[in-house]
Amino acid sequence: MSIEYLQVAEDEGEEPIELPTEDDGTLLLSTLSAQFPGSSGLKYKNPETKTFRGVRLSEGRLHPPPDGGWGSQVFYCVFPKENKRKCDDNLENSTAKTKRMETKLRCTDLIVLGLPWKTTEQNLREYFEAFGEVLMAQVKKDPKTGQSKGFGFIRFASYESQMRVLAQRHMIDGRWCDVKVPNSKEGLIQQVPCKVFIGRCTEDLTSDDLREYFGKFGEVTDVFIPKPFRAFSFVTFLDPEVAQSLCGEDHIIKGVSVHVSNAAPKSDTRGGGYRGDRSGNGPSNRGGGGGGGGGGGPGGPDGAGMYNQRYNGTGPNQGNWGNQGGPRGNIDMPNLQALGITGQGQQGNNQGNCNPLGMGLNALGALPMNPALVAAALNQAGWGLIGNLQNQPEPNFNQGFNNGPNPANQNNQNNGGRGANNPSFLNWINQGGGNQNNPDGQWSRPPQQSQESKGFLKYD
DNA sequence: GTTGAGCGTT
Repeated sequence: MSIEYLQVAEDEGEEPIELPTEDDGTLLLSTLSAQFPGSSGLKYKNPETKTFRGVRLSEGRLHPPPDGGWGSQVFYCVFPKENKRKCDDNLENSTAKTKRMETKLRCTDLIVLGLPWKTTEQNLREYFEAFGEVLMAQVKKDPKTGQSKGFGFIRFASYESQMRVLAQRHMIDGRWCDVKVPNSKEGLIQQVPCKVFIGRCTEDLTSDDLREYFGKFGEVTDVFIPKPFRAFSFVTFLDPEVAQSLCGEDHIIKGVSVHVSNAAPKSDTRGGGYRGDRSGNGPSNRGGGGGGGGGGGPGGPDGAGMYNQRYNGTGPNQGNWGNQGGPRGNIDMPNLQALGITGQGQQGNNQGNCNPLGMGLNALGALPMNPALVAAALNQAGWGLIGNLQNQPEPNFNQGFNNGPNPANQNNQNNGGRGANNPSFLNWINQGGGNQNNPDGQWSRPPQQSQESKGFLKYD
């Protein structure tokens, strides 16, 4: 039970500091990022090959190397690519597509809640510069006394930075702070379905079969098989791009040829929809065999608030894209708005259709913005959401979205193929280079990104 | 010199 420490340095040649591990021997990513803001993972030198090895990140926890544990060696921080200190001036070397993305996916001001009274704008700026170029940092103060009101605003130059910052909580001057898209920026709600319809199912195809099979393509957040047997089922992915990519395909599972298609929204004829068929719980009805929740919980401001703001739907919204009057967002359709992703110039121009994709998955083309950008944003969003959830102190959060372990971990026998066909952002983040499961954003791009990306990040 | 959910004097 004695606390163990491991040595972590920001970079080679830097002075290491000792970080405490948890009871299970892991290091919380939040512990790491508390000391090294912006750090998304760890690596260490493999003495045999003299190359770096990535430390496995899973569910917000960094796992000790399987051979010998943390030991006394020094681990080095891994930063998201853009964030590497020594590469600051390489920002402009980012590929053209990234640049284009950054210009298309514009940043918004972000509100920083929970700032210590003492934090100054300078402090704020310095903290967030670890995540990328900060265009603006302000702390709201009482005009008379000059006393901080405990919140402020920041603006990043790059959307990537914005997404990363939104994806986690922040220890600023000794307090955990939340960064959110301000309410004043709320506008259009745009969502993309994550759920697919699986037709031609047979009765012996279990939920686990489907989960395991489709887990190859991306994290499955839900499987629903109507009872009594109706020869179809639904599979929900964390990443809408994965869902989209599978639509129209035939797949053979346990010798059964099933057909994947758009989980057509039940029209508002609330007759015999499957709306009532399921338990009505989104993420949280599947326990992720999670050992006790996220220790080291920062006793900061509401974690649930973030959850609610982003995934305000555990409600029975399944099968009905419309979220009129209901909580916004559900597990099928990540809430872009909550992440500040809104169609450019589309605010208020949604003509009452909350689901711009109502006509089907491949209706991505019907989006009022470049579908590739939406997809990219979504993937970033998905990543952000994971990171977010995993940084929450409340144990239920992890259960909600990490129910099915990432296929990377799940299918050990399938090692070479974990998500191999999946070109998405989420997946390569989850694969995380040397790390098998890295939802918190191991940002180092694995080689697959360039080789296997099916143009997902291309903006043509 | 105290406080701790919220939403921005431009």
